[in-house]
Amino acid sequence: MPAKKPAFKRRSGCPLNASVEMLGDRWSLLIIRDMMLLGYRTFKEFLNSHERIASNILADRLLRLENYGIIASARDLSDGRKQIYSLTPKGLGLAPVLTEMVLWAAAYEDTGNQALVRLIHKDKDGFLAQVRKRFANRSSPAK
Amino acid sequence: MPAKKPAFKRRSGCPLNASVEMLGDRWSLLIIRDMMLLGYRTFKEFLNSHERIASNILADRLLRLENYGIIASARDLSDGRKQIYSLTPKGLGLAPVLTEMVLWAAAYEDTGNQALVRLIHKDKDGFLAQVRKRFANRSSPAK
DNA sequence: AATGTCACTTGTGAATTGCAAGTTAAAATG
DNA sequence: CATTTTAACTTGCAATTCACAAGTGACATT
Repeated sequence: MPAKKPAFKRRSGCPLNASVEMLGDRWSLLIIRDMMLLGYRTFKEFLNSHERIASNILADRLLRLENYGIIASARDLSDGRKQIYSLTPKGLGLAPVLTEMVLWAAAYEDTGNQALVRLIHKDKDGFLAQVRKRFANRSSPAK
Repeated sequence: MPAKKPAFKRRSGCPLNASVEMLGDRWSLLIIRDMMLLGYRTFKEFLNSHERIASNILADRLLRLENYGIIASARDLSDGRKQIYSLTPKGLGLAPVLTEMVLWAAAYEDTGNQALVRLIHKDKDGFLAQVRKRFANRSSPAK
């Protein structure tokens, strides 16, 4: 059963507003992209990601995303210093949102990673199924 | 021919990053929603929208969205005080992004407007075709 | 025991946001 | 044609958020 109530007051009940309040900033979706497409799991990996997020912002966003139930965190068993972050089903459910945002930007802007764009374009449903499968298997990251 | 170059430097070439830099804030997508789904066209209409955006933020966002080519503006011929804002094809191209965000939030959060959610769920492609058609006709707003 | 790594936290200034109160130009009214 | 109203912004200011640099403490490696 989905549909959890928010612990705070929303500006409106519109579902789009709910999405925007959870994800409407310059970093959250990039972190989710790194987890979903690149298999990133640790603070350091996110920190070294291409767009160079600041460490305090990263810490804040990870906490926020965890509070929203989009990601989960646990200590690494083999190395007690490490936190391992992972997508929850709710986070994984953002795959269609990410793919549509990728397709939109690729259609109207001059962007890189055209290989990914072509792959999504060619078989969107297949791509989404592949993402889901990779996380169902808990196997190695994409790249 | 799509794919325009940005006039400024992006943090990365990733298409998702491009989307996030253009739309990653708490208001832009809500303005686009108001235009796309409710047929809003004037400053005052956006200002009176449910989430209560501040006027300076609204002015800033309208300018940003226009600079990104997502919306266009023109003076109202019958009332010289009014600016009429409208979606460009690029802005209209955001319809799939909005619908996926709506579906995601509706699936995992307790949100309102379930009528819209059910409509989208039942026939997503039909819904998108309907939005496109409404703007092709330049006819009256949805509501 | 010494050094390095990892995940943060703190401090600092700059930029952005939100709210209230103007301002300007163009209708509408009397 | 003078006054009022309306629409679309500005401006000022306090509060929040952001980016960058520099710690800190727990743990791992040597």
